[in-house]
Amino acid sequence: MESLAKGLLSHFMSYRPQMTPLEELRHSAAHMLGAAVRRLFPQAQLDIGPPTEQGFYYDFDLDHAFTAEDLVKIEEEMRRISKENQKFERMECSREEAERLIAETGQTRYKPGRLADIPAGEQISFYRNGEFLDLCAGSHVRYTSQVKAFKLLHVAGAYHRGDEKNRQLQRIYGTAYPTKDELEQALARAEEAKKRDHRRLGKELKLFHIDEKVGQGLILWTPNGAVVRQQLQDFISEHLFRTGYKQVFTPHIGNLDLYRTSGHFPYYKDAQFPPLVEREAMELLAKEGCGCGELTNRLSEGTVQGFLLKPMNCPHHIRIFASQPHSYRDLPVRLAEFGTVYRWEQSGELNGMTRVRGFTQDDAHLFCTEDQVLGEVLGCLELVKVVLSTLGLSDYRVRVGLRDPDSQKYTGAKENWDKAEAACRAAAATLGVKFTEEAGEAAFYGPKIDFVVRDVIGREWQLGTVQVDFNLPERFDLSYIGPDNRPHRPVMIHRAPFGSMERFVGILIEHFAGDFPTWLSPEQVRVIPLNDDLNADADAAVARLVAAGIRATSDGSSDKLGAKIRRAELSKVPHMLVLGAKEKEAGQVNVRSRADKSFEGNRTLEDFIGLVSAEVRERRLKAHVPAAQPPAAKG
RNA sequence: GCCCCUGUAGCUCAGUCGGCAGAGCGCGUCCUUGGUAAGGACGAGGUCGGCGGUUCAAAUCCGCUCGGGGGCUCCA
Repeated sequence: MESLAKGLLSHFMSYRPQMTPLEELRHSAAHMLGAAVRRLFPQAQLDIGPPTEQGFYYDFDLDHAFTAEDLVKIEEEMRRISKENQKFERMECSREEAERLIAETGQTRYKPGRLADIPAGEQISFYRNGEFLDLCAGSHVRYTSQVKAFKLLHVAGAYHRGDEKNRQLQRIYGTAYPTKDELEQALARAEEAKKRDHRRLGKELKLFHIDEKVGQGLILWTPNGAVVRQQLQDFISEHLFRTGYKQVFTPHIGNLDLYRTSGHFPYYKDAQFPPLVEREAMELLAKEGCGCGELTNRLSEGTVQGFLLKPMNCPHHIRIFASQPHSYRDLPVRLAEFGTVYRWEQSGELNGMTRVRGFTQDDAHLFCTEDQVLGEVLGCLELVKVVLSTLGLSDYRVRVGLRDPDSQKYTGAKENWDKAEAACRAAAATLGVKFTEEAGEAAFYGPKIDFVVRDVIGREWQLGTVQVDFNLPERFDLSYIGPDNRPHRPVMIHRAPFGSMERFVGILIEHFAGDFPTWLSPEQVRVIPLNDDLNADADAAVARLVAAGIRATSDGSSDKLGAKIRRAELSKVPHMLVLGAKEKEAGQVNVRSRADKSFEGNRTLEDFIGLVSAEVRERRLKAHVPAAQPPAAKG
């Protein structure tokens, strides 16, 4: 169903008749790419070549794998085509003529299918530039010479029609802009983006480590990164305490039956680490000579017992709720945990901290009455807002995921869904930010509200999420005693304002370019003695800072001041205190500050401690957080 | 999982035609004791991701495998 939607999307991308001027330019570049490849590799079978938000691509089927040198040659050929100043000409024709033209050009592997996508009655058209003829609804620029500022970027695999059951094609990506300047700026922006890649900064600033001996997609939080994470957790915990949450701890595994009840096993089997089978069962199976297939069957049937690394925290929290009877007077019950979960992500999907196999959700489950749903959802949204605004993540959109009216996949009564969707819609409306309602985006167990944050490089990430759930309370037969002295079914709300600590910190690293606000900085203050004679004084200053709860170190190396300053700058320490003979004499320190220039100058250590303590207490963002720069994709 | 690219010191990277393993940063020792982004000298540090093959000889060529990257697919 997903691929059907994507198929339709690509249909619109290639046949939508009216494009923006920038899209026209890029789409024309794609045709020139197709033409260049046909010149150099006449046997290439072409699929489609649409413009994208960042540039354009064209998909080719060819036995020879494109090399980096090929890309250079293809780009040269495109420049030649640009110089040839070919006219883009539109030709309209009947379906029969189209079939004939496709056969004539020899593009019989994919183009007939693309032709068949065009609904009966719709005008069929080709575009010609030079010798190159391509089935295409347009539109295009008038001459190839208008496409001057372009660059081919890389080649990647892509399944025909986005379906992994289909043949994999070679997709050549490129980008194009109206002017050379704009192209160069875009390429420079991409270079800048690389510099703030969290994988690179994570290494440079020693924030985290992924060790191949430990395993793919498993994050080792090194001391610096652990500080950032701990500060974020403390920040959330403060809010949870104030808003009536109770903290719980649960183990990393649970009985398979728990997940059979929840419906997650074996339904999501492929996305989980394999189960841990009980020793006796395993030995028995081995004695019987039972193969893997049979083991899998028995695990699914429930005739073999075992445990599962938890892929989510809900069942554990549910069992905590169910461990005691509840009166309606107790509700809502709000259980929170920084709960670590494990999911078997496909190896090709893993990426630094943003896509991993073990991660910690800042999770909570709220158990409430139907009447409390709106209020509780509002509370959750408020928390997400506080989180985003405290961290300066101001560029986000809100997506309300609703049922797909035509689908049968949803569980729960219609009245419940109506109520929950109304609650989500009403809650989102109070946010004061734009939100979109998207049918079919609901989870199978209930509607949800997602916060999609756009990072400094313009990519979108789903972070905070609030989900209303009727399904699990039903499956686990949860109840509370209502005022009528009869059992009632509670509603569950799942929410995670950060999403996961790993992904959130990864995105924060890029958002701040490693330049964390002081409250999150692994090291907040570096004391720099001017010479060895002052090392002891520097250590004494550090002791006073640490006693005041400030993360500080001193640099007692035998380098010159400039080198020490440079080292502190590169480590992105927000405040530096230079201690020389003059300062010692005056009983002061000289403040050099990346974080807050108003701190700079000579002041006593007490003054400075007061300033930094306030900065940290208020979780102030530094003044020079780089403003979000969405890519200049709009024409 | 699939396609393509890639793997040399803690980090960033050079290594030509197959012929003794290199640089900068970092680290250690010593000299230097200074005023806001790099003072100097010496030194330690390597199973060239792993396994196998071709060869008189492999970081270099081939196969397999593990990890990383760019995409596709996926993401309860």
